[in-house]
Amino acid sequence: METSRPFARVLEQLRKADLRPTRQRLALAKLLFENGYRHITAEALHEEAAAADVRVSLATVYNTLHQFTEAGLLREIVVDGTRSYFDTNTSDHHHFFHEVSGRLEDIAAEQIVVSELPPAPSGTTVARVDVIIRVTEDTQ
Amino acid sequence: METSRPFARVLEQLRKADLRPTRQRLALAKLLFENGYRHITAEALHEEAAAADVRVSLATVYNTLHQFTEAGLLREIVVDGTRSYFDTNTSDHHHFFHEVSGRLEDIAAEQIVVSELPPAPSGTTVARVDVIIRVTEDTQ
DNA sequence: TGGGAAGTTTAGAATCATTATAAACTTCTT
DNA sequence: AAGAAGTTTATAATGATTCTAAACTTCCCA
Repeated sequence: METSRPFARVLEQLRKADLRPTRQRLALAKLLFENGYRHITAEALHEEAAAADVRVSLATVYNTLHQFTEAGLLREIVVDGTRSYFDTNTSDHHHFFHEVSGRLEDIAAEQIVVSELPPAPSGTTVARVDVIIRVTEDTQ
Repeated sequence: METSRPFARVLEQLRKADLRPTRQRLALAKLLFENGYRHITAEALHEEAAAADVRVSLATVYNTLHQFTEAGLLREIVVDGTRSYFDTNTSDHHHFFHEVSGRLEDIAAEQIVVSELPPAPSGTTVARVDVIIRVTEDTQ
């Protein structure tokens, strides 16, 4: 686990990405990376910030989530037309998506074997392979 | 190919789903199913209808796409936060998603082998497994 | 060390896909 | 042929996200 000094990593990544370590970015990074992996929406992070007395506008939350995604600190997941999720786990892995609750759950890369991928269409390069297992809560 | 009489199927499915075969539904079905598989957005289908002199409101296009999806005539694909695609190919298969152009391309089920799926979280049932290979156009 | 350039944040407006509303219209059944 | 049920539609509403432009910070170097 390299979570021991979460900020060292964040600071370094911000530097790499030419993003100034502002109060807002650092506070959001703290919320995002301090406690294990999570899947969070912009709105939810904004509320969490408010609850933690961090004053940040929703626009900044959106900007920051996108900048962190570009910098490789987050991964954006689209499974549901109504909102985007941001995953703090950027390593290779997949997801269960609970269609009723809207919850996402990680699946470690080793738990799914995708073999025999077809070649990428000519003139293109594979950016990512997403496997989403959509599950529904059993009625009973 | 069972495309020889596309309407027999549509009519039957509409009947099964308790949907009246209205002028609008039939016209949209014709546009959707008459020429091989396609991936289309509501907006695009609405424009196509207009171009074909079929008068349908956008609200009806949305309603119809959702009803057809429930009836199993279409499959909804979410790969991009900004719009939903509807796929006229409802058989088991996967997709390439061209991130730049927003285009979707089918991958036959046999071309990808997903083995060793983890068990669905308890209390849930797998509704579908989506594999999306995101590709980017090579710059060059 | 101070001042300006560059980068950042923000409130609020704008956008855009989608959904809701409720009145007018069709279709079905008898 | 008539009423009930189902549909369509224009229009308004919603909600997530992005834009704008002004105020604010941070950085840099003379």
